Amino acid sequence: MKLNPKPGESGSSGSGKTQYIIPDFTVRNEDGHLLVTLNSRNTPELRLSAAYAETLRTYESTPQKEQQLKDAVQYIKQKVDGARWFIDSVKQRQNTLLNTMEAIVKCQREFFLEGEETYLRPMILKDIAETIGMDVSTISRVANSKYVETEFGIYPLKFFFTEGISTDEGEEVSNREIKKILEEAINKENKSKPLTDDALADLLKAKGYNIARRTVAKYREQMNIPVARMRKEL
DNA sequence: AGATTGCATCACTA
DNA sequence: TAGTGATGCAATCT
Repeated sequence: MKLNPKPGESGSSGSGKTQYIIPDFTVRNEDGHLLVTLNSRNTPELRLSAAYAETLRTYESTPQKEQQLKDAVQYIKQKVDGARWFIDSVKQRQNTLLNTMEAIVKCQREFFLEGEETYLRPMILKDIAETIGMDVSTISRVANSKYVETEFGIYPLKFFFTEGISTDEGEEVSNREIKKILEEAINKENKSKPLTDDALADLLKAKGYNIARRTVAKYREQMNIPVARMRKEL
């Protein structure tokens, strides 16, 4: 069984096009080049009115005789400065978001190219936090509140974070892979002699994954699979 | 161990 | 000076 990142969309009725989520980012694949854009549709386009900026420039360069005009120029100047500041703040925030997303894409490049869940690399909050120079708590909040749209569907950013384990050869593997193997093994097992966690651990070891029995149990529980004796059928 | 969350702080506004 | 949003720190959860 694969996890569906769009719960509710599946089913025999055929995938309806109903969108419940407005993604915050879009990742496009421009012939091998992954492009991240921020969907700031909620924030209307922010820019200085060219007209005001222009007016300001002309009037600033021409000496004003009338006090009223001076006041007007002063007023516009003030507003333009305020606008600049505001736009900068928003940009700053957007930059933080973009940096986060770009760091994720960089780390999970393979996934964004192919859309295969098995291509996800081990990646934790700290990795991203360090690459963009923010705190893990900040990343945590972003990961839990933002979504990204890809050609393969819409995913919560949290989806891309997965703990890793290291094999004998020092190869880093996402624990999703381990779970996949466990799932297969359990599906194929002889139901009158279900595989115990111990047996599963051995099986993994044979494949080069050195995983403690206790860890197997942990993964099994995370996948909502009961212990061996509960799976026994006659 | 890694993720989440409450709280303090900072920068700035009204 | 009270209010606000982003952020980091540290306690707490899983």
